[in-house]
Amino acid sequence: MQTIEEILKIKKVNNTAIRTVVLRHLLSQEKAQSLKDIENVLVHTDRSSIFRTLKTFEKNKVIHSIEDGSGMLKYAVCAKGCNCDPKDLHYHFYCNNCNKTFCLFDIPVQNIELPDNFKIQQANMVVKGLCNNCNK
Amino acid sequence: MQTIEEILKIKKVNNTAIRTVVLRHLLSQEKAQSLKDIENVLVHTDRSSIFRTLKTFEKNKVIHSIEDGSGMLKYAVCAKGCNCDPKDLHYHFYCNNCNKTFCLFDIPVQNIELPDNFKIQQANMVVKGLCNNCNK
DNA sequence: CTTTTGGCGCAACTCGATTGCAAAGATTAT
DNA sequence: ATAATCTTTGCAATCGAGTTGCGCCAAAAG
Repeated sequence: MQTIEEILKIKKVNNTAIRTVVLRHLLSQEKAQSLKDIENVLVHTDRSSIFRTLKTFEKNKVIHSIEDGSGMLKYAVCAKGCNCDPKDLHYHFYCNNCNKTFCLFDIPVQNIELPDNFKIQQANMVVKGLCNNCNK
Repeated sequence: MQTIEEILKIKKVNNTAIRTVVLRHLLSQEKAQSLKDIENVLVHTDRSSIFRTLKTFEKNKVIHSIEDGSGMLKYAVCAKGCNCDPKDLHYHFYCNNCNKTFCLFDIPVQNIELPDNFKIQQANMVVKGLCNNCNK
């Protein structure tokens, strides 16, 4: 496991108090977090600061964002070695009941044969349903 | 090809002038339409009326909505026989250049093996890149 | 020490989505 | 045919996530 300092250094992001605590929080969660989720944890930190932190992280491939259909962007730490290329794709699972979003790293995404002359650059794959906790 | 009246009747949606023209527009487009797209065509119709029309259509499975990451929900007419179940899934393609969203009905979606006790209900699969028009 | 650069907090704003309410239209019961 | 009822529509207002401008502060560079 890399330390927070190492991750930021590798991804060329200056270390600050806010960045450390945001990244620590993201690493500690098994589910993708929204800006609001993070706000609720870092109550003394301004929303826009967290927002800009997330944008910086995303630009530098520290995290990736997920559109899960909840209306709020979610963020999750990139796996080690991830470059957010199509090859690094994974499914996301959104629970309709508890509204949490999981990264399904273990399920490979099929190779998609696009129509002629279409070119893939990224993808956003979200499966929705009930998570193991809510499917009872 | 079913007529607009037939579709609405089958899906148990009362026919009105607005509903007819909204559905006709959606059927005439090969790309999924946003609320704003439709507003721009039906300039004399109120936004909220179009909005409620779309919600009614969606509830009754006349259309389905797509989160393509553009920030605007897109809507497309369901294929004949579609019930918006997992088995009716298809990929969507969002063009990063011209911002249009296509339904890729012809590409089958693989069966996804979820972790134990996870249950799929719907999915939103969006591939992003360049469409055939923009990939030059 | 002074200048420059980057990060932060506050407040304001944008824009898509959504809702309350009353008027208009359509449908059903009397 | 008329009254009562339900549905649809138009207008205006609101909500909420995302985003930005600006001034302040602190760290780094000169």
